[in-house]
Order: sequence, then structure tokens, then C-alpha cells
Amino acid sequence: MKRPSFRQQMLLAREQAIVACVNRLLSEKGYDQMTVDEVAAEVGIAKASLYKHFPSKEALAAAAMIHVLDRALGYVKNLLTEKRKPSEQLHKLVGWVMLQSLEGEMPSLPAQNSALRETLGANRDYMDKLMELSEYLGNWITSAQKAKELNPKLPPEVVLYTLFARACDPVLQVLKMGGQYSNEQICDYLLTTCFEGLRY
Amino acid sequence: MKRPSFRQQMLLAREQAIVACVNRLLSEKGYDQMTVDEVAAEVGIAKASLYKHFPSKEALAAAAMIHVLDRALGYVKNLLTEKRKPSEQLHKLVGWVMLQSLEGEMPSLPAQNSALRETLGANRDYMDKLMELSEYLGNWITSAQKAKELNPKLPPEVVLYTLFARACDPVLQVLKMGGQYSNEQICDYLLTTCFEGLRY
DNA sequence: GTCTATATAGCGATAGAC
DNA sequence: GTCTATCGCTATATAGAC
Repeated sequence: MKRPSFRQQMLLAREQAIVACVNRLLSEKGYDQMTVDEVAAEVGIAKASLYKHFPSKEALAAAAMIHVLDRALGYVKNLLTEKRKPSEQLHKLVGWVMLQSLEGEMPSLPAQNSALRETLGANRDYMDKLMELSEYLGNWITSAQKAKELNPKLPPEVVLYTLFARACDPVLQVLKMGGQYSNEQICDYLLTTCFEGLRY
Repeated sequence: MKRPSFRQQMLLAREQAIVACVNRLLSEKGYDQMTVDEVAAEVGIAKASLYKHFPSKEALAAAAMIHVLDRALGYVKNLLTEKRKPSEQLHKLVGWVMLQSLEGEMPSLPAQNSALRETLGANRDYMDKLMELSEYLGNWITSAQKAKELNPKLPPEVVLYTLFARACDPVLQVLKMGGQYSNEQICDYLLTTCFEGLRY
């Protein structure tokens, strides 16, 4: 009985290829500009086959988001093994996500598309992982605020949303397209504006 | 010969109504989710009539952007009559734009839609006004950096893009939808994160 | 310039053979 | 599960009467 297992592996591999492709396209062109035909073409299968794996375009986006949440959670758990100040953990995490964005590995969905938001909100897997990540970050944030590493006057949720937003800031792409800074340099600048602000 | 002038005024008023409507819809739903049918319906004219005024959906977006650039330039010129430190001028301007965003008066276009970006780039009026605004801001930025009011280690263009991005930050809408802070409070928080950073 | 009605096209999703 | 072919809808844009 080797064949079924083998086939399952093939399927899994194919789905991973699909998710990787969606990831890149979402990062490059965004949700609205990405077409399902395009995804199928780049993966190298027919569109109907794609729909056997994922029931809708929104499901494709959800799978991509779940994938990045998994990677982010993995990075966070690695950070936890190293002993650092909470603000430094946050700093490292945001820097890592910024680099992912610059390398086209970080999809970002439009905040304004309500239909998509509903689909994501109804997705258990996605919501669970988003919650889990938010709790890790929330703990770091409140700890950092108690230790006066981060501004304690800001509500923790404001800090949380700000970190999420800065990690996929459009300024990253703009500076990258300008072409005069390395990815590391861009991350450096934006980490400065995020944590230190523009003020001297 | 009163009639032609009168009619022209009617036309102008209608176009202003169109632009105002596009402004609001772009702010609420974004470019991709906004439909031309919707614009026509809300203005109260037929879609074909709309196309007599503006040749395309992209032209509608361009008109909306030009309108907000005009308003921003007006605000900037007003600021110039008051004597303030450059960093304070920037602070006031960003705060004003943030408030406009929260009140649904500030359209923001997707940075990823390349066709739209080309159309805007080819639009003289838009580009001229964008340049003019950028020059005012650029002067304030370099002055503020020389006076050590803003971080001089950041390239001025990084500061410029950051200010543009923070002025229509998605975090604004997220916090507004949360519903637990007033618009003024939200602006206050985000101005803090922008200029002072998250660090204490 | 305004309208109704329609052309045109792109895209998400599906049918049905293999 | 994979394919080809197609449906069905939506949205931009236009034709043509008034």
C-alpha cells in the first residue's frame, strides 16, 4: 500500500506549490489584481484542477495567509528560546517580516474588501493562528510598556495594529522600487521610523 | 449672453459633485471596490452622462486626487503664513490629513495597481501638484533635519514617503471601526507613533 | 448633455469527458 | 484529479435617440 501515501505526498506538494505561488502573486500585485487564471498558469495546471484543491479565490488567499502566520509563529517561538528584552523581540520580529515583504514572501490583503474579511473571519484555522500570534505580541507589548521600553501611554492594541501595519508598509515597496537602497538598508530605516519615530 | 455662463456653472457644479462623491467612495471602499455604476447612481445621473464628464474610471480617480492635492496645497500655504518650526508645520499637516482620512475625505489609491499609476504619472495636472506639494514638504524636512528637529540620519525621501504613508495609514480606519476612540484621539495616537515612535 | 439600451471583455466558477 | 470548454455575472465603456 505505498501508492496512496505517495499520491498524497504529491497532492500535498502541489498544494504547497500553489500556496507559494499565491503568496508571491499576492505580494506582487495584491488580491484584486491577482487572477485565478494567472495562478493556475504559473503553477502549471488547469484552472479547474486548482478549484479541486481550493474552493474559491478567497480560500486561496486564506491559505496563503495561514501559511505566513505559520511561518511567523515559528519565528516567534524561536525568538522565545532566546532571552531578550520584550521590545527587542518585537523589533526583531518586525524586521524579519519587513524583509519577507521585500523578498516577495509576505502577502498583504486589502483592508477594505469586506467580503474577503468575512471569509477570513469565518476561517477557524486562520483566526486561531491570528489570535495565537496576537497573544504572543500582546504579552511582549504589555511587558515592554511596564518596563518602560515602549511608550506606556499608547493603548496596547494601538501598538499591536501599528506593528502589523509597519510590517507590510507600502513604503517598503516604494523604496524597493526606487532601487537605491538594499533590502537591509530599507528595513533599517523603517525600523527606525517605527520604533524611534521621525523626531531626533 | 447669460445662458452659456449659467450652463457652465451648472456643469462645473455637477463635476464638483461627482468629484466629491468619488472622493468619499474611494475613501470608503478603495479604487477596486468602487464601481462607476455606483458613482453615477449616487450622483443621480446616468452612467453615460458620467462618461461625458470623465473619459474613464481612472480619470475619475485622478480628478479626486487632484482635488485633494489642491486642498492640501491650500492648507500648506495657510501654514506658511504662520511662523512655526518646520517639524511643527509637518506635524500639523499630517494631523490635518489624518483627520480628513477619518472623515472620509481622503481617497487613497492602491500602490500596486500599475495601470492606474501610469495614468496618474501621465497626468500633467496631477504630477505638477504632487511635485509642488513634495517641494514644500521637502524644504520643511531638510530644514527640520538641519535644526535637529527630525532625525538627520534618515534620507529626506524616506521621511517624505513615510509622511505620505502615515497620513493615510490603514491603522486609522481599523481604529475608527473599533469604535472606542474619537477621531481626535486616533489622530493623536498615530501622530505620536509617527513622530515619537513606539519607544518610550 | 442626458437618457436607455447594449456592446465588450475579463474573471470567478462549473460541467463533463477521460 | 486533470483536462478542455463554457457558463454566468459583473463592470467598464459606447451607441444612438432625444
